Amino acid sequence: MSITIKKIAELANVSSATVSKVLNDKAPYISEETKKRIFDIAKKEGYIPNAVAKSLKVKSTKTIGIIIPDVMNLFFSELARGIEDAAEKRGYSVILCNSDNNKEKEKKYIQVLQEKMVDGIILTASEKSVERSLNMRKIPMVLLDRDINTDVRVGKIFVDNETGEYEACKYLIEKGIRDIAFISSNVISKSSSQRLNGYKRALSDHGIMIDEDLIYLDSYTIETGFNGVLEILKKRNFKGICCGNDLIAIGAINALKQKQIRVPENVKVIGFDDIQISKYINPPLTTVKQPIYQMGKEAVDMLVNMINGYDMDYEIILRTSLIERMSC
Amino acid sequence: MSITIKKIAELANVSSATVSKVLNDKAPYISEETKKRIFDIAKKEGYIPNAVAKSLKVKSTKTIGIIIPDVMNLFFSELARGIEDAAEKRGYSVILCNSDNNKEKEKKYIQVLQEKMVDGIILTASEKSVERSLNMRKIPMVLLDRDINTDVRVGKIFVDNETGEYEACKYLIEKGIRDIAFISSNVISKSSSQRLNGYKRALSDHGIMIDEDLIYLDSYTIETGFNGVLEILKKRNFKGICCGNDLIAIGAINALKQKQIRVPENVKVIGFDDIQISKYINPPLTTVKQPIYQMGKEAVDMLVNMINGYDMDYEIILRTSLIERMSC
DNA sequence: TTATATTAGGTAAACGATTACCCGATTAAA
DNA sequence: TTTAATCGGGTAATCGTTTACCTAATATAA
Repeated sequence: MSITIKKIAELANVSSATVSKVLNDKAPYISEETKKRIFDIAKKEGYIPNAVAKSLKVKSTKTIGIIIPDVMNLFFSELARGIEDAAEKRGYSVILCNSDNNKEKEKKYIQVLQEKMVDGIILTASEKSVERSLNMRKIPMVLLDRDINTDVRVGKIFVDNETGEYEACKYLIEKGIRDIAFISSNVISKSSSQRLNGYKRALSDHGIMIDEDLIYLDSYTIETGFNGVLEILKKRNFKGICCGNDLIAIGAINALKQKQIRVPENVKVIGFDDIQISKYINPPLTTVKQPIYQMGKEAVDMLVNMINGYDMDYEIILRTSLIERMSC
Repeated sequence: MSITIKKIAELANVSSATVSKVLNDKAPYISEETKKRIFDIAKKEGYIPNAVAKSLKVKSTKTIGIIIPDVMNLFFSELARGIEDAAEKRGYSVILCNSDNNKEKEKKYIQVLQEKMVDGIILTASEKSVERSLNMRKIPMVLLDRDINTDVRVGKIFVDNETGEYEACKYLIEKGIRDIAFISSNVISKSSSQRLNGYKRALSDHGIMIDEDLIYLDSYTIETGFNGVLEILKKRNFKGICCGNDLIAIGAINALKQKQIRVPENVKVIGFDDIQISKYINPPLTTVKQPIYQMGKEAVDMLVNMINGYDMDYEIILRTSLIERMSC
């Protein structure tokens, strides 16, 4: 229906090759006059290049796919934004996929992304879901935020979760607290187990016994934070909570408030991530900051380099930093 | 590099037409034996269909584009999630674009989406930015959340913003309050002006003078809420705030807290949207709920219907509902 | 004057799938 | 025993670009 290069060629009395070259600015040996004629016609007829035809020929779609658990989660929405911004700057579009940490959905999305011939994939994976599924088409991929074992070569961008959580817990300990709970997600990924390890190691290093009654693991949600303090409170008291992420911290603070327990006077709570709203909740949340937006950018930089065939550092580990606010 | 239908055809000693038909389950007159042979080879060789080749032929990419101001904004991330879920169920992928309410970016994104031959576009537009840009390729489009004047035929999904804000303001008035501030975004869209109108009409209907000193307009951000109360407070006191959205309400509550003004005892505040965290802030936010996730779903339903050529209701206006929590 | 560049374009084969149409062979119906 | 329907496929054009290679004319250099 809409106008094509071929029609422009007819109208301009040249071959379609010439039109293609001119429109793509690859026409060193075409007269200015012909060029102008072609440009004028293209403009007048409202020519819009058909990128799918082009992609078929040049074998590049200038599109990448991102698979994340859930854009509604503030951590991932910031990640998505970082990715999209960086991708757009480099001329790529991004296809968004929400996996809900569901392996089947991940697999399905990887399949359709491959079918759609994306140039690369950024994946926040749940465990080792994809090991087997991306062998066929050798598509560049970078793992973001969560590591998995895989036999294919992938780029990796992570944060030093263990150290981050270690510092968080240590921070609480240095405030003179020893009864510290840990509320987080089940071990669905290396990062979750790393955070748990950081917590445990900090306790050990300071001669504090680890009490399983103080550990509540479910998911990275506000509800988990809420239920977590309620459940732990049934078993015993505590003076601080290390939360697996800020969402959990928000839920925890809410539950504490409901139980008339004051934060930070009676219980100090520290989060992880430093999502946008963390500084606006009450009290403003002390937390371990991840450079979320930047991680997104790094991921596309790495991915684009892989797409372009450059060999490079295939693993970047970013540092966290502790943001002191009012919840401790 | 990766295997194609043609190669499968060779390996199976049939024509590529046959392979295509078999793989697409459009082969009524092919023997089971041949079918099995083809399927086996496809599986063994790890065949992945090339969707871009297919798209070129069938003129459909099974992809839609969504243009929103910012996924990091909780309202839009929920919208995006609603859209992606619904799209996935109907077999579409979604390309995510963040416009930052910037007309140039909107135009550019519309251009690339058209080039990439998306089957349709869902747009949350800033004013009448796109009027001129989507005439060429007649691509189905639905306007979501924000109305604009346009000469092309588009679908529309909105919320009754004016009534929503009217009810919110009325709710405050009926609690015996008359000094009500209004903090919101500049009039970047019909919805923003509609909310402003709702506020003003509620005041008028109850015989309350409109005081411009009580109105602060900037953007739909936490910062605006924060700055808004600080600025208004310099001029005069108030007992309630109608906020253009929940983010603003969060900022406003923070500023009030900083000024030692208690919510809801001294000032009642009501939001708009009912984003996820609103029930978890302190105090839990009373707000005008938009069916955000559902709006996303409705938008893709409408869009897909337009793609399929069905003529249907091209405008849906959803109702808001007032969610009473603790901030009033 | 002849050989060589340069200029201005054209030809046609891809890219990987889909699909309208064709063709023979077998089977069922008349 | 014809005729028609059913079965089991194959041919080749097409979708809209790109691009390696070709041609022919003109300009330049030797």
